[in-house]
Amino acid sequence: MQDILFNFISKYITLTEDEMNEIISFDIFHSVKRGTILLKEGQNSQDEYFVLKGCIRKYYIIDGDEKTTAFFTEMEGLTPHCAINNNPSEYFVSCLEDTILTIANKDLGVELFTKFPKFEIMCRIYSEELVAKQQIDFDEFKTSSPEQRYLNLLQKRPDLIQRIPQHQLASFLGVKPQSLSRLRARIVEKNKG
Amino acid sequence: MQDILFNFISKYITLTEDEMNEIISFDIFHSVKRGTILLKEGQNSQDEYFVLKGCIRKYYIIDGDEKTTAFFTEMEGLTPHCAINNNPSEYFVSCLEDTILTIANKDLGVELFTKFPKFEIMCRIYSEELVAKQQIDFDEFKTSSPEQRYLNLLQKRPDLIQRIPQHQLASFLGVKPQSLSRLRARIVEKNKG
DNA sequence: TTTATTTCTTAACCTAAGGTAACATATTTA
DNA sequence: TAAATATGTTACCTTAGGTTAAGAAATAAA
Repeated sequence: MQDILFNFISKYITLTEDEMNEIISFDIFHSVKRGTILLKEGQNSQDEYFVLKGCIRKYYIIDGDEKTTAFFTEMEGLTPHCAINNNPSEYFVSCLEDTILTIANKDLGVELFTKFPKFEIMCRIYSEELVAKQQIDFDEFKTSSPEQRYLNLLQKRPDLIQRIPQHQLASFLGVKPQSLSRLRARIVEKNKG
Repeated sequence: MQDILFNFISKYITLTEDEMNEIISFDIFHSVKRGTILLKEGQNSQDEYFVLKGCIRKYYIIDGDEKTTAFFTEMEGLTPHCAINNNPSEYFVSCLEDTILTIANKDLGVELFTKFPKFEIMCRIYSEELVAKQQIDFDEFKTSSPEQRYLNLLQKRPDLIQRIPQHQLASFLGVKPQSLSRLRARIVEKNKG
């Protein structure tokens, strides 16, 4: 399982055997049951998550109902906003599936960056890539209709459509569950005619 | 004008007089006329922009018309996706106003990171902040209606509504120019009644 | 298994955004 | 200045998402 993490890291930097062992010794690997809430609204956690297997979701509770805005699956990381700016979290994070992930906090980060400066380089490059990727995702969202967004997701992340409940997918796509249902029916209808 | 940059940098790291002078010597400061196109679709530029004064915008041309998805004003930076992944750019970047900005490419970045390792730290922290901020922005967009988005922008960035043409604001808010016009009229009507 | 609970779909009605077009202003530019 | 272009508003009609509510299907719990 740790291999997944090291395989990911190897895309950015090269680690020695010793360095890998040191990382393993930090006890950052966790196995979490489906439904577990990792972060609650109002909490002030310093934890960052990196998913090795499974899926976690980020959601808000607005006027009493859940608005899911993001999913993080294999090889995707989430650094909650509250861990950056030290304010209480505005959202929840929970496990959609039984999930294996790493949980690291800022202290550990500082320790790693001091001990292994190349970690600093990796995190900079990864973050820069992420900034650019997120901007593209946001642009795509802005410039397309809900139906296009759904079709786009079907192309790029067919797995998400399989593994995620429709009503959570709906708010992820920026519509109500009923609209997603209708929109899907419309697409089927088009493909028939 | 360079003070604006150094003031920004000082939020992350402390520079000596010598280091500042070295940075100035790199000739990264540019004054650009309104309307200038910095990056075109299909181009494969390595340049990154950081706005000191003025405003640049990012836009796509889809089915013949412009879709503006982002603006960058004072103290905001744009690293085009193409500079990260080395593919041709999918979008344009142009100056909305006469603008003063820094233009740096990857080679310069590598040189800076080697010479001043603390630059690496600054860029990592800044990128991580940006990732978190962008996610919040995207979440807000997903969970609100066009009208709410407009009112939200009016609160958080009233300057943008003043300095940016309506039809560009419209696509930034994810609607057509006519819809923004109508939506604004609706708000005025509500405040009257 | 039976009962709850959650999830998904469908339908009717309402509201707001998209599409097209006309018109009114600005703002360029010749 | 006059002509051309770009920008903003309004109106009409169409399309699609929001709302409410009912019911079906799947899942979890008793």
